[in-house]
Amino acid sequence: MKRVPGTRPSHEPVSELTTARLSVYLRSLDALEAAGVNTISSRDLAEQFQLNAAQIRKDLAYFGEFGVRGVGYYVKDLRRHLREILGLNRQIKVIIMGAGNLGLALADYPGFRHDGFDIVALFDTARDKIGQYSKGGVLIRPARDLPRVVEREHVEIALIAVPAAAAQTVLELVIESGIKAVLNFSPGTLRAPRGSKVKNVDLTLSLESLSFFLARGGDEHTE
Amino acid sequence: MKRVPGTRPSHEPVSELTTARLSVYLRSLDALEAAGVNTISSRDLAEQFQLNAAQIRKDLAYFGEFGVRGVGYYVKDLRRHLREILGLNRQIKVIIMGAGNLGLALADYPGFRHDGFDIVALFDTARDKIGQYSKGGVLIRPARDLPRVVEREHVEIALIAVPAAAAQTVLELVIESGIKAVLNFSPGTLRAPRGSKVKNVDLTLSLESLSFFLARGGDEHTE
DNA sequence: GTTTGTGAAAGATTTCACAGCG
DNA sequence: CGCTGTGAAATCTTTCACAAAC
Repeated sequence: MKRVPGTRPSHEPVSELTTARLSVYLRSLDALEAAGVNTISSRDLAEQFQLNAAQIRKDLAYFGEFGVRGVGYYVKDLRRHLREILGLNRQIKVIIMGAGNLGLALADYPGFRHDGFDIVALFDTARDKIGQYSKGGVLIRPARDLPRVVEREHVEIALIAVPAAAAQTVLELVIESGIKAVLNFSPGTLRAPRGSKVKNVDLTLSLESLSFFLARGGDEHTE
Repeated sequence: MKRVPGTRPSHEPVSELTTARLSVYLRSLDALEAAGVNTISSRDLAEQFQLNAAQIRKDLAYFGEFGVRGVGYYVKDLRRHLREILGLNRQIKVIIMGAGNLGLALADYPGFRHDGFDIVALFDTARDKIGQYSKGGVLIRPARDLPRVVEREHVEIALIAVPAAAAQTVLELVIESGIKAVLNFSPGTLRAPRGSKVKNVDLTLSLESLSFFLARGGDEHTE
């Protein structure tokens, strides 16, 4: 299938594995651009994260023809395209549900701001927390302000960092308020309401997977 | 291939996807046992996390024949087996590199202790942090104590929560000290030294994947 | 010459479907 | 009868290999 450069065959479904890699490529391109590198080949990119060069070319080809044969990819161009594809060419407003240790740490996480994500507010139900600020200056608001803030500020993403028992209820509140995309840090699976996307960062599960590795004999069979 | 119940065909390689699901199953079994449920079928389990029943049976069958035909799986039994398979039938000592916001939050994260993971110490290089404690009472130690603590306390897992620029160096220190399994929270790919296992929790990447979902048209094509 | 974009092959994972056991 | 354990089929993902472009 032939395509005009920069055009994407809109809405062919793209696998999550592919999109996760796009983020990885983008990070590398940031560094390359900062270092003043002009072009990069799929082979050189692949080397960096021990990946197959054809895979990188395929991943990119889902979205257009960004490369130049015999040359590779122009770093600046490709970076711009990836940012556009990932929807990072604008500010995205984010709220955090739960102002516990984790919620507060996420509110001040420098990586988010750096990437164009704007943490608008924390929400909690504990009386004594409401009205306080995170170290980095994010206000903690009462849960009842949620719909108003989401609407007024055009919030698009919510992080859920509340205790497991409250997570499903909080998710539903968040979705009702009009948010479509959620990153959940509480353990256990949530039922994602239709039309919404819920991604999980399961800390316990990650640790258990390391425990499994150790239990299986540790180093014996590692690449 | 026939197997004695509870015997596992040691060291056939098992996919990460499978082992991640084992953790998920285990969590559900914890709840079922607490609720006094005696047996559970693969179908009922599958329903809970919209998964195919055959997949659950296959996942379990890698490790032995735990089920009873016509009945299902005995909750208590299966839970015990899964804990054993995942290596959770003992305390695992964990350290955290980096006593910033994130490191401190992880040190006090209740889910870890609850699951048998014991956070032994935080490590940092900042003078003013050393000697302090996290809210939950974990001591912050200077990086130079690392080898001693790891050896004396038999630490098996390190979490890395330092700025991206320091992450690779810290990883190498950790591995030198004798640790084989690492959970990395700093963005970007680390080169895992041979014989070690490095798992990444990439917060920025997770958010970007939500951004992609929103950029693609949000709800239109969700299940 | 080099490197992309892409069909076709290989490999991995999931689902189907059913024999066999309790 | 109901449910597990498992080969075989279907699907999804990665890798190969090469024609076409610069």
